[in-house]
Amino acid sequence: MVATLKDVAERAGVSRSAVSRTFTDGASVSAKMRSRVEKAAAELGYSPNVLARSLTTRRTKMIGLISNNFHNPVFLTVFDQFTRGLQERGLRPLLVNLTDETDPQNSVRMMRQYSVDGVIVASSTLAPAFSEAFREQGVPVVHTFGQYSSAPAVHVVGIDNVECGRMAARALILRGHRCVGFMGGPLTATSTQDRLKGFAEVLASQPDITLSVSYADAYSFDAGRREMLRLASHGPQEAYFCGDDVLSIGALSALKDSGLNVPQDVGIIGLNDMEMAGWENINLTTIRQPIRQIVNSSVELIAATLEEPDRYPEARLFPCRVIERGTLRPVP
Amino acid sequence: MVATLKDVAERAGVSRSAVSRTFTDGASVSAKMRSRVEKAAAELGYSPNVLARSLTTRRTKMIGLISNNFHNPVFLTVFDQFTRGLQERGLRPLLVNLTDETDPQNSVRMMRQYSVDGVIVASSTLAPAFSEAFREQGVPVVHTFGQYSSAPAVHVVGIDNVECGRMAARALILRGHRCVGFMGGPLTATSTQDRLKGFAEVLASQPDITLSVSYADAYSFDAGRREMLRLASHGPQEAYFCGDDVLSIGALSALKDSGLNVPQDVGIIGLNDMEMAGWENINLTTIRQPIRQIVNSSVELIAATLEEPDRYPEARLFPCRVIERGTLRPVP
DNA sequence: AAAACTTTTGCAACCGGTTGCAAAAACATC
DNA sequence: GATGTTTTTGCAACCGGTTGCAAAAGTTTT
Repeated sequence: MVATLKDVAERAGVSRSAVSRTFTDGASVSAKMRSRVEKAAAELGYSPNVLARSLTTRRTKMIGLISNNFHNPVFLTVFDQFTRGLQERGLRPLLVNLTDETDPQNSVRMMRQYSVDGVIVASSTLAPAFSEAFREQGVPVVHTFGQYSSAPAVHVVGIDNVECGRMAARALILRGHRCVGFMGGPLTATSTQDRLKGFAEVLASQPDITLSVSYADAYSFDAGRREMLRLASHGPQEAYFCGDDVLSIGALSALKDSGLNVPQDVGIIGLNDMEMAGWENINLTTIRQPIRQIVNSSVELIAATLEEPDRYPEARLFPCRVIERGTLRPVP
Repeated sequence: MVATLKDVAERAGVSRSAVSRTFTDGASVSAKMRSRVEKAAAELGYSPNVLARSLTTRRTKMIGLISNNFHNPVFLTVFDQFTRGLQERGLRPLLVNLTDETDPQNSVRMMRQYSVDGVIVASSTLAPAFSEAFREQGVPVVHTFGQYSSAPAVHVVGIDNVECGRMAARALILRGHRCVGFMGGPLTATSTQDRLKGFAEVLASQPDITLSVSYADAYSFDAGRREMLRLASHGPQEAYFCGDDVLSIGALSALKDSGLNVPQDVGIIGLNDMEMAGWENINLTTIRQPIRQIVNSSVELIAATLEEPDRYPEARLFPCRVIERGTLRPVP
């Protein structure tokens, strides 16, 4: 069927090793030999079987790309950037959708069965234990958008969600809001926990400010809308820090339908600065998370970890900043 | 390092074949043997190496998932659905981002190097020749969202874009519009070509209707906005059929900024019915493409084609329908 | 032209599995 | 208990590659 090493060797009248060597860079082959083999290979349309090769080299050049965020549009950018970054380095992403799966051990087993060289866990909601399970089994892993801890057991690349919470709080205080709300994503998401932590921390230092906290049950437009409809009907706060942009956009829709004006009656600040946040008809004030940089850095880090598997775990945090648009009143 | 067949065999005191057989379903092993082997395997945490196995079975259970649409939010749903559907069948998607690559031969070679069992090309813009290149090399292929032809050389699953064009034309005629426009995606996209074809065909039968045609240079918000700003400044038509929902949303933003009211001054009909189209603050009238059904059907088809590689090529087309919302005036 | 040194090549074993075949074991029949 | 039949097991070859090692070929030195 498809040409193998042996076929090429026979056609070129040389040993199999010779053929193997011409397709292995850094191997010693004379110019004469190389051209003979290349000719035969071209005639047969041969190209080496990466998987067979991996058996001895122990390198498949496949990277598990594991995520449970298949509903948030920012993740399309994330996948785009990941696939391109990996491809540029000759690595191939084996995509794993974790939506229905929670036991890390199943994923670990799966990844080992396919002998991936490493794994990228791209999720802002999974607990650190998930990515640690890979490391424990000796699989190089980078947790992108993972929870920062001062003593990370695995590489983490992302943002300091606690600091983002503080940043949001300061933005609201600066605008003179006194009754503020936090509308998070699902309570179990590590990102939501951390953002609330920083948010509450800063507000606690301002005794005259009241904070109300609630959670949408998903990082989705509908969940955000639903939750904000509920809040609006009970008399909303002056301004909300929403778990992310998608929630914020849902909240905006709810406010509009509740007859409330943004930012006059209620202010909203999101997080991510997804493409859509900048669309003129949305115009969301938000905290920008530098997605491209985070993803590129993750790719670099996993690539470096493949070279040096015992590399000491590190956390790479990227600064975020408030993008002023139309959903928060101006600083007085 | 990680346990192999041999380790298990030694520990259980049996032959390697015996171990192999207990992990191959349909193979003959006595109950006694099976439990001995399973015990040893459990103790060592063994699970078979799929890639090594594939060398003899010639099945990797990997499917190339090839796309160049990493900017259109509908494709996140598409990837979600594909990964889940494939995983349910024990197949693993190897993701390929074609954004920077146009030569099919490179992709074909890559997919062969990784011995994927089959390939799904998920793109509404690539020409049929692209997916045909796989078939020519004996790689089972399904082109999802591909161009329908009456004599398909490869499996195609999607919609009849020409018919969608007709449907859009009828919707505009029904509402009494006489000056209509087509604002397509990039001219090279097969979907845009076909949609225009059907649209123009129906309008041609109505001599009193004038049609103007233009193209955005990408299927993106910005491109749609830019193109519609241009059109609006020249005096727009009464209603536009836009290449897809993202373009439509860009167009809506442009119209708003141009001081034109939708649907009174200008009507818009999109295509896809992406989640966002239904958001209350967008409320786009559009033609719904049944994404889930298309994707699920594609997964079934590729799975069936793995069983029967020479399966006769078929086209599976799913009907679309107009979803009435707020961007087209009501039928009089 | 012989000796010493390099580079290139092929042999054979190996990576982690599967599988056809024949021998061994288990079971049935008489 | 001998015989025939079926099931289970292990041997050995194979899947498509890589690689350490030693022999062969090519260069340089004297």
